[in-house]
Amino acid sequence: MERINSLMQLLTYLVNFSEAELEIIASCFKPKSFNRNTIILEREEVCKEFYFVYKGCLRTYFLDIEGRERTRYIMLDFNIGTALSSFIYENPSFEYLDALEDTEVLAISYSDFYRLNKELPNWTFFYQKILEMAYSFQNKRIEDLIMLSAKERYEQLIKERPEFIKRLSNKIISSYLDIAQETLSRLKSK
Amino acid sequence: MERINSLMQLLTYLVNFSEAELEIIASCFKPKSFNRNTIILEREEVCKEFYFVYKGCLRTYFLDIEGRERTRYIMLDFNIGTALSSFIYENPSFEYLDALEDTEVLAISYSDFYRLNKELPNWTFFYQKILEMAYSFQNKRIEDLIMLSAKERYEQLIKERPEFIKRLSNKIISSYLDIAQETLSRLKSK
DNA sequence: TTAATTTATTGACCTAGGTCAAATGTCAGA
DNA sequence: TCTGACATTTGACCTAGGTCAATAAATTAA
Repeated sequence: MERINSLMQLLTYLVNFSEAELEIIASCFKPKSFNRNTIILEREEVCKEFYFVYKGCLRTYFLDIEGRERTRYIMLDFNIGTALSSFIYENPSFEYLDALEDTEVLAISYSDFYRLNKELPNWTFFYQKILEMAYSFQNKRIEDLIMLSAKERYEQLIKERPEFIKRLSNKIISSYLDIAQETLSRLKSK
Repeated sequence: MERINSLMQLLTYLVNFSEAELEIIASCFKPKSFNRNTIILEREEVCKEFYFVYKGCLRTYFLDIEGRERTRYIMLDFNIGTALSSFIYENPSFEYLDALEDTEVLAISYSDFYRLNKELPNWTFFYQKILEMAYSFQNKRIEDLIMLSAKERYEQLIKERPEFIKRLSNKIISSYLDIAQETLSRLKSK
């Protein structure tokens, strides 16, 4: 109950849903739990769920040609998301989705998500907001990669996402910032 | 007339609009022309239009701290787009929009665009597609920046966008690929 | 056509940050 | 509590690609 209320709060923050709409939406989300270090979506699998993270941490990442992890997106508590590229197009996923901590979520299936998209105009506007935010996020990411040094990216993260630094390992942080782990370690010691 | 037909063709390719809907949409798009090397949107201006490029080339770019141009997105003929971040949120734009060639477009205003978004469900789905494509594009961009060398990015562009290489100057291509102009010149001569 | 401006090429040099390897620290499971 | 698997730190070294500068070539304007 607690979980679903948090989600409803997030939803109404984004779109002005009616009570009736919220009820329909709530009925689509199912609680799930994942243990720390569990892979939720493998490469080449099609991503069939969209998540509200109530507690814990989900993250998407892909592997480069040498097999190193490259973190794309991190969802801490009260965030929503999924392996979006795969989810949108029902494509085999290039990226993995995993739980970095013991994590409790609410999940909506692809079919429910797109049924709501057709039947519930406000859900369509909700999805529109999600996409707009996802786009802006990627846009910012590109600007940072292109314009900031490793050190500047790290310092920006400290300012803008101090909770990431606290909760995540160097390994994850460095792969998120596109810095070698050794370089991050050196940056921290200065 | 030719122009509007091309646009209608593109629209129906993306969403199954009815004749009546297409008529409403068509009435929102106004023809415009830009001379080569004209800035259409300055930094800090709010982007108030969305474009269908019928002929020519539009491009968005921003300036890094040293004042060098960094090209974000290039629209050749029969493409659609705008300075999306600013357009979406009505924010002062971080990026410029300019015409790299003499360019003919059809433009829809922000107010018409969002009126259609409210009144015409199929337009909402069209906008959804746009956002999904924009997201995927950025996603791919990030993967390329992170995983490919300068040479590999250039070779990929030759394969996937040979028309870019033909029509655009080294200066534009290099800023699009995030490579120094000198480096691109060296890559080409090998 | 010519001058002026912009763009492209080439060489010499430099550096941020990557790579490799060894030592040390940390923590989950038995 | 111990052990094996990871994570982190540190040093030594390397390199892709950037920077700076000087021509050369191509466009543009007049």
